[in-house]
Amino acid sequence: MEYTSPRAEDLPGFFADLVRCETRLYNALNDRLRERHGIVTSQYEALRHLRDHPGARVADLAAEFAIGVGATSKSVDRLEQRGLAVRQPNPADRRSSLLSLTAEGARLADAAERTVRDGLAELTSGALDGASLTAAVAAVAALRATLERDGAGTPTG
Amino acid sequence: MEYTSPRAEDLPGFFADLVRCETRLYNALNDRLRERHGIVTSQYEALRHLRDHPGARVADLAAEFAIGVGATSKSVDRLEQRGLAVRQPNPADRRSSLLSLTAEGARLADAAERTVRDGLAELTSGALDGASLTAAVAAVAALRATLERDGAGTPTG
DNA sequence: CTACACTATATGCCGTGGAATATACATCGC
DNA sequence: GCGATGTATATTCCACGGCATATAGTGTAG
Repeated sequence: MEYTSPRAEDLPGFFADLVRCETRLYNALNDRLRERHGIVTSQYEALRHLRDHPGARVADLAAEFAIGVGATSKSVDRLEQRGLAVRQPNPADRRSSLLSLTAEGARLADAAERTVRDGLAELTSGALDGASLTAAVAAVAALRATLERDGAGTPTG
Repeated sequence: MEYTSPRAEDLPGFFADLVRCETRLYNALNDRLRERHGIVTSQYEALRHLRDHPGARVADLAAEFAIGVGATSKSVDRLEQRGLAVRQPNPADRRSSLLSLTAEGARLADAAERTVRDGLAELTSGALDGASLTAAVAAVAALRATLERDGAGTPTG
């Protein structure tokens, strides 16, 4: 059987499967994170990024998650109100703030990441053998890199 | 180097990549679909499902997309208002309606699917070689099947 | 056949994101 | 230094989904 690349006809189905996986994983993690830590998945992701990139600005978060800066600003408002993150003045540019986690935010980021790790291990167990999952991990990482390089799906504002 | 299955430590990163891919693909397709057909990706998905499963009920759509029935009902309202779908009385159960596409809805489903197919081909070109994408397609399909079998991430209402 | 429990959908309120706009600041050219 | 232009973020308005509740219909035990 000869083929060049995956058939274009398969792509809509692939996209549907991808969205279904993302939705269900996101929902399931939402439930666990809300119950155990009082946050939702989007907040966990913001905490994780700020933990790994202290000093990031609002625009950096927006670029990372491919969402708008307005939504990002409001999301940071909520983290700040809950005492998980702080905006510090940027000495190099007073238009922007440097974001970082509070001690509590850092603790929560670590705890939430453990919840996510364990939750995903449970949710995906039995779905894929080791080789398949390794391939999937690599494929998704490569696809992400391409999309980011091309600026695909970067929101307007 | 020996490993059994993908390390649990890799799962948060895998999840992050998966969500990033989904977000950017969803955004990019949104732009194309809105410009060319005046619909967004969620509506394209509903049209595609109704085309392939005529007579589906609101609850069937909700289960397919792992979203709430309230949201699904409102989504069907919008499709109906735009003349793309109709609710017909269910002779076997008067609480529910059987959903189907209008002729215009069916045309739009096909046209939108071509847009999605071409858009995805363009967006993913160069990201993965044939074998990688084939592996990714299979992995995502398997993961979806497992999540659905376990009812993972099925919303409350 | 009637009361009761259950199911399918619809509706209202709230939180959140998208898009456009406003505001403050930075930067460049002069 | 000053004005014009661009940039970073905040704010506003609107659309959509989650969740709780309401409504209508089903089915079943007695």
